[in-house]
Amino acid sequence: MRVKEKIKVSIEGREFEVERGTPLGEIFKEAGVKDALGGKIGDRIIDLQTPVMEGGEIKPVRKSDPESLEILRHSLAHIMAQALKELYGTEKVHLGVGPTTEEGFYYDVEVEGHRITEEDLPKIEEKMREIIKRDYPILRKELEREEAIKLFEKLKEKYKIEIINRIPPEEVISVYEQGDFIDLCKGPHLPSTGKAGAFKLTSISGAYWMGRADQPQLTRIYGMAFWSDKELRQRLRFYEEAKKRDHRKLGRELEFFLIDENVGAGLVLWLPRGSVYRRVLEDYWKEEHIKRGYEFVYTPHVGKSKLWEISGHLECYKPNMFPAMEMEGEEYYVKPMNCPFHIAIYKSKVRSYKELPIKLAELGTVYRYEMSGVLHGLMRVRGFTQDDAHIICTPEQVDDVIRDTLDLALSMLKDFGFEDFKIYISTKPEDAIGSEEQWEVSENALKKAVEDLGYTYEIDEGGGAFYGPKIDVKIRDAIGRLWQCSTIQFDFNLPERFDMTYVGPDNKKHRPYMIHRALLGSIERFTGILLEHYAGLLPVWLSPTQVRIVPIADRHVDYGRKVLEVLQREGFRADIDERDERMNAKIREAELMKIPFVLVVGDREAESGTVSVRSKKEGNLGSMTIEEFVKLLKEKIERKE
RNA sequence: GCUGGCGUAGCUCAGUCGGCAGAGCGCGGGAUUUGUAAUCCCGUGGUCGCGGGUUCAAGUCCCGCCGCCAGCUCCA
Repeated sequence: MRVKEKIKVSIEGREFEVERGTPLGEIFKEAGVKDALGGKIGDRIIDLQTPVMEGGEIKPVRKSDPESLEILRHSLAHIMAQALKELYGTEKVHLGVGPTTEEGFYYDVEVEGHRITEEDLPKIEEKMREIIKRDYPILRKELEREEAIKLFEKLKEKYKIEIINRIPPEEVISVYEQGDFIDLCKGPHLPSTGKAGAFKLTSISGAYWMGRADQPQLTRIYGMAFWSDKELRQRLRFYEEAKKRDHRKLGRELEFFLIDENVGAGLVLWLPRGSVYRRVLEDYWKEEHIKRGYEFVYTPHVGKSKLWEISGHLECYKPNMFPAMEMEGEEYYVKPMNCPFHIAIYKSKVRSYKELPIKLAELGTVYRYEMSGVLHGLMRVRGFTQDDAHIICTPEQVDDVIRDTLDLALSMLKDFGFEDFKIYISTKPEDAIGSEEQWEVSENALKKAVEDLGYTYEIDEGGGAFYGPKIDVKIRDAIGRLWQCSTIQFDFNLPERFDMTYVGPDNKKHRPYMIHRALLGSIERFTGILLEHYAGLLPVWLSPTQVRIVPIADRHVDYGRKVLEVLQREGFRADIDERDERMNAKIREAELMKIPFVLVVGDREAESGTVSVRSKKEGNLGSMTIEEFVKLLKEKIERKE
């Protein structure tokens, strides 16, 4: 079968000529590479049994390389599948897919006649350990398509057959066998089950077959896996720690917000302390937008059905909208987006090319009926405020507008202390509207803007909306999940639907470009991420209470009030704790509320006109004059520390 | 919406086999006047998420709904 063709491979700087199709393990043996579990060719990791079909660089993957975890986790997924089959019967367990994740693996399975719950996990783990102890060799085999289908039909693996039917004809079909368990798999795998490392089955959930809601739902069993127990325990501890910085917990503790069951799921009540922070955030946002030539507008929360008909929302977005309200024979909808209102403002008069770009901005509160299962604290809610704006410009202005918008987005994110974000550009999907030219101009503007500003991006090919391409900026939460914040989207649809025009130098009507953008995303989600990012200890400029004054005894209250007066005159958000409590208790409370500065005042301070400064971040800073403290605080706020 | 889990005081949680609803914090009152993360005493607090069922008896068992949590799908 094999053609005796020679290929050249290079391993750790040395060149070898081998027969095409030689298993990697044999190549390594010849090259004297020891301890490798597999190799990396380009982006693909293969194991020792996999034949090498093409020449080029092969990087050995050893236990010490992070890539080796991929091999470990793949094999553990198989070991788990084998354990399930042994526990619940080979023909009762139907396997879906079992890939690796960032820190482990999962397998989607269907078990006939048994509902797997978390209580089953220890039992499954135990069986897995048994299989590991048996140390089965893991053998790779390549099968003809017909053979493979026959095999998996015999095994009653209906999902595997579906997968085989989707494998392109030119690709080889491989299976891996360990003991009496055999599974369709590309690999890579360990040489034997005994080589597996530390693992723990962590959770269970439902997952649609093929990721499609119209397909059956399988049970997804998640596992975490590392080579050593130590790493595994570290990772588990990280999650314990992360729980403490969950914004839902912090939001309650710091009295930022509340979601009340009787108000409704996904509807946020902002408490006084959270509202102070929010006002600071919004003021900052407005300042930054004024600097960049935005004009602010206010628009209503409901609009007539006619508006949503023209915009197309009733056609495409209705399942996500709160249902209609009827008044005097007219239907109204609560707005899921601000665009139609901003467009109505644009259209209120004839626009000349001389006034473009027009940038209409609004902290616009919208309502979307999100499915109940997706709601998540402030991150995913049903009523939220977008830091929205629509930019209407000429084709010639597109490049500048996009660069300026992205620059504003990233400079704001930096002011909030975010450095670790990912930028995605989504391009034209299959069923897109708009001309080739529009798509080209827009996609180029997006890419150019990112490049000009010196960032890298990932392309989500075909991931754009049908009405235009976009840039998304995503930020991580406490446990590493990415959330979309900034979004800059072209829209070729609404200008057509609303017949938006401007008069050009040729005195003719032209169709403008419209860009829809939200830079923080929504105030709610942004706040959630911010709280997690800082574990609740917000930078001083955003902190609801910046300074708390703690008089040691009643007789120090007067002096404390004098200090308070100075601070408030300087524009700081300060208060004084006059309760009949011990100083220690007051300090503790201030610490728990994560107030950045506590000023302790007693006899010594009152006499010398000083304050004793305690910083949440740096501890006791000792005494200084009030003026010195004012200066210190002003600097911190100025630098947005 | 789907799969699995959970819902007891404002918060964190205990409540055994179906047999009188508990603790700490908080909150109210009093004492105390304190030097960098909890002073002491007394008091207050409940439609056990909501509705139905089984039972002599339900926080506990069963069913439906609501909400929350982890994912899936979707998304700012």
